Amino acid sequence: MQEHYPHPEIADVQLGEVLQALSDPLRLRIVAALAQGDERGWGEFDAPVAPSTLSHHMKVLRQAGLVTHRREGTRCIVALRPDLEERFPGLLGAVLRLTPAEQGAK
Amino acid sequence: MQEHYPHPEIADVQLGEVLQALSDPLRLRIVAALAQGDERGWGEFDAPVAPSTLSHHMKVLRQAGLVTHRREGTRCIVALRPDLEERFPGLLGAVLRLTPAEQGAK
DNA sequence: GGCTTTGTTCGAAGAATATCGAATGACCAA
DNA sequence: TTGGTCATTCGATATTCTTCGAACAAAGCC
Repeated sequence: MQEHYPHPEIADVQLGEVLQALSDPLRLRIVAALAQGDERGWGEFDAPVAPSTLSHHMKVLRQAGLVTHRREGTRCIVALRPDLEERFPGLLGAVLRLTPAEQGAK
Repeated sequence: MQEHYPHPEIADVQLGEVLQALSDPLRLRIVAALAQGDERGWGEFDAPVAPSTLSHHMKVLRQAGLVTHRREGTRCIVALRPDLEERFPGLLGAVLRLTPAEQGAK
């Protein structure tokens, strides 16, 4: 882990990278789960992959500008990036409206 | 070329594949150009790649369900797939509204 | 200080993707 | 039928992505 996670400036977030990040089933599921409500702990997604793989996907989502990571004690809290809507209005809504509901399940 | 191009059934078109297809700059440019108006001839995109590479991207777009290909004499006409809006309402609009205008240039 | 929990980082292996040039095929025109 | 145009396919290469296990690091607890 690390003290502070590096997040890109919102102006540096690129549409192509956002779309590519969303094109992976697991990553889309993570984003959909976060969109259902609040932030979540890193480990609360029961992703069917090894921790190192999940960590990789989390990094992709963070670097693409989709989510934020925050340290809380020994745990990592993941949340949708709030300023994404202002950077790409309507994008996340349009995508998530179309993703099957069960993808948001815990 | 081929007599008839294979297109997926609209019901088989997957969101993830659409997003992945759109995540490539050249492919997004092609789709944006098509969205500006009418269909276009294959060669009228002045893509900065070799013909074989363009052909590859066209195939990706077609297989992802984003465009249709139609034979016309010795040429190939490319168009946005009309039933995509009904399959994923609002998706293409949301994405294209956010893509820089010059990407639609010929 | 040790131990546990929680993620990250580091290779490495395998799959997928992007790109090109060369060869090919389909159609049209002369 | 010979050639030209337009696009696809094939084979090759280089890059990127996905995935894992092993090792590591930070924070808190005993």
